[in-house]
Amino acid sequence: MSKTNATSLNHRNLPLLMLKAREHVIARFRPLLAEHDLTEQQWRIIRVLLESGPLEPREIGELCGLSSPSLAGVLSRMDELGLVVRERFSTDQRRVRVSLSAQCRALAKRISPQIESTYEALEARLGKQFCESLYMILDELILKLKE
Amino acid sequence: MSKTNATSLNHRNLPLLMLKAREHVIARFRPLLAEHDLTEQQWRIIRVLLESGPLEPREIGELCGLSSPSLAGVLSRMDELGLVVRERFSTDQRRVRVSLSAQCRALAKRISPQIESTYEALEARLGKQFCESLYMILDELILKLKE
DNA sequence: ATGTATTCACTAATATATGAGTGAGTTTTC
DNA sequence: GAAAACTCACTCATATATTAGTGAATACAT
Repeated sequence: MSKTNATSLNHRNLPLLMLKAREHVIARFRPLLAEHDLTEQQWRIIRVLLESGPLEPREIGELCGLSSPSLAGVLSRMDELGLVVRERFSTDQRRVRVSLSAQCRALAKRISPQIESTYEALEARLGKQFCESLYMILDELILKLKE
Repeated sequence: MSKTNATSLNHRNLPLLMLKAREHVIARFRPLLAEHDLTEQQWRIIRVLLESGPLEPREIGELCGLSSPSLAGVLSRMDELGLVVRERFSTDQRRVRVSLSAQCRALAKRISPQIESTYEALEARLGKQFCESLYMILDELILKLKE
């Protein structure tokens, strides 16, 4: 007669748990990004463009977990700020190529070391072993739920 | 001369990885919630109120990972929809007690089994062992980053 | 008691998320 | 080669997130 809830929810709220976990992680980076007037989403895009070179919005959305409507606003603002350059393909007028401005690459160059040291502080606190398990289990989760 | 990026970011983007992982999970619940015209945040609040009984906004925010400004809007909408009832404490006019409406409890009763079976489908796909590891590592992450 | 600090829910402004939809541009089909 | 199907970036409306700040109410120290 103890666990007889009218509405028995036996499983913990997993999305909530993941949200909170992520919040604790991102909280370590937020002040750093704020110092440089970058939002989390902007930095995600900058990172991806740094690593992959110029991309199309659709690809950026896929890589950064940003929906098309979100992306439209973020990219438009980044354009205004001079962080990215957008140009239409001549071969296909629908498509757009997004690339980082020189100014933004310079900015990234300044920020990257600080990002790296934040990761190292994080790793020091969590333990290297733990971090590896974390990345592994997240990768596997995504793999298993894909399709 | 291979990994000599101008801006060397040696660590993978962990917040992004966690975001994507969470997105894959919540995607399994979203259609169900949408069927009942509930947002993810509303359901989070309903769950917490089901399990803990009436709470104050501050407590709900803590338990549901919702900031005070977000909460103001969500609760106000839930109030209009007749999902929750808000009443001021007579002993402390600043504080508010939020409780579920009877109608909402009935709704939760209908939804809960479907939520549960979604969890079971998820667990079947991921494996029980895997799920336990997942919960464990997320709990530990939060614990280690707390404070 | 009375001024001060604190707590609490809330507002304001801006950025992003979600779900639906649009039109221009390209590919496919017949 | 024209219509149909499709792709792409984008808009619109609404909900939520983030950061800063406000006023009313309570607690606390003098």
